[in-house]
Amino acid sequence: MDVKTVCLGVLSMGDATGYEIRKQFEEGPFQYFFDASYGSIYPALGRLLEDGLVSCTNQAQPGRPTKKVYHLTAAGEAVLRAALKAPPSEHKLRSDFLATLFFGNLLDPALRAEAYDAYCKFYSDALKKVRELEAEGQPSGYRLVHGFGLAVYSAALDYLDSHRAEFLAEGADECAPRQAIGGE
Amino acid sequence: MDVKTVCLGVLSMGDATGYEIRKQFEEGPFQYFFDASYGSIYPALGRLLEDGLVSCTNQAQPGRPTKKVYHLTAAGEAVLRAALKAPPSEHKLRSDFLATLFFGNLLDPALRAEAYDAYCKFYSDALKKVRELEAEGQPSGYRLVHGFGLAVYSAALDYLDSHRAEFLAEGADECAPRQAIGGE
DNA sequence: AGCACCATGTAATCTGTTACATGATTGG
DNA sequence: CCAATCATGTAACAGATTACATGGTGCT
Repeated sequence: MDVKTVCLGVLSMGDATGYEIRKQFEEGPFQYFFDASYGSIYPALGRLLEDGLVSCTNQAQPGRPTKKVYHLTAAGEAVLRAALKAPPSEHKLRSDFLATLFFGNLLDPALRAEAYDAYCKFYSDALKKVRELEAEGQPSGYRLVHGFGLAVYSAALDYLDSHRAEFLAEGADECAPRQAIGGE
Repeated sequence: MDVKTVCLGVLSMGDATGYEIRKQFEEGPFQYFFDASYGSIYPALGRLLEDGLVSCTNQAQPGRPTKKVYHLTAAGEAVLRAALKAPPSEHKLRSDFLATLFFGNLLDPALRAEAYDAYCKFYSDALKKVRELEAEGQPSGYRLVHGFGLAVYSAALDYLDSHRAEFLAEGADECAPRQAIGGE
């Protein structure tokens, strides 16, 4: 699902500016499963406007740059609903934390502990941000994703908390003896 | 962490061909946190070879294309260890499943159920693949990531199993009344 | 003073995917 | 006989990030 479609999705929950959409990706419920920077949000909104899928109202503010508040049109809503009908398939996690820990035996214990604690902190920060979200009164999908996120992040943090000592106990290794990976 | 670095990582566990590296990303323990296609693996290996971080042995096979078995050099191991020292920071999930479910109220119940079940299947397939992996006797990082994956996937699946009825109970909504998102 | 926040946008760049190109072997 | 697996590689393309460009307000 590309940035354009997700922007339509955000706008289906209410009017917003590019800046506010970005905040949804950072702090709102989208932080679980999506991210995009201004460099892709603004061009996406421009394109959606061209295609008539959103409309735009300039809202002047004293002493601040003029806001461009975007609004989902009927055509935009139709396109969003159509996009949602496609059977979802992508689900990709890419984590430097896990990669680093995976090769943790190549790291000396101090750095290994640092990486471990950074990962724990990542999850506890994420949990905190997510707990600040209010799901009550939101649509069923919001509540589902919110609860799901809480469950998954909690499980992750629990696992990390309870395996810290075990993981950090060993000293630094050399690489494995170089034998073929494929061949059993 | 880019493809080149992760390839070095794979090779730190044993010699491998490009094809075998890809299999590690698909079925091996890397499936948790990394993926890359041939289109990026082969050029990465070429580049690593140029830079002297890996060496390569051609292994002829009767009736099959000649294998290129790559091997981590001392220089490559040094580069890998150095890369691992950088404090990890990236951790990104991008999921069409969660996005689709998030906007589930815009979908009619049949399609919503379909998307839900597809996501459950995704996790149960992932769990199955992961259970086939043998972590015993592997380095501590491998065991950690393996256990972590099992814990997280199980938690995800449990949550989905226990919230199915609740999520699917409601009919299809219209979009929310379009009020500003940012403004309280 | 200086930093964080509000607010928009563009251009250069990077990184990676998909599709293409090729072709033998093995198992159902 | 057909599909999957083994095996390598390139070129066109897509998608997104980073850095740049600009500038006022409000807090410490």
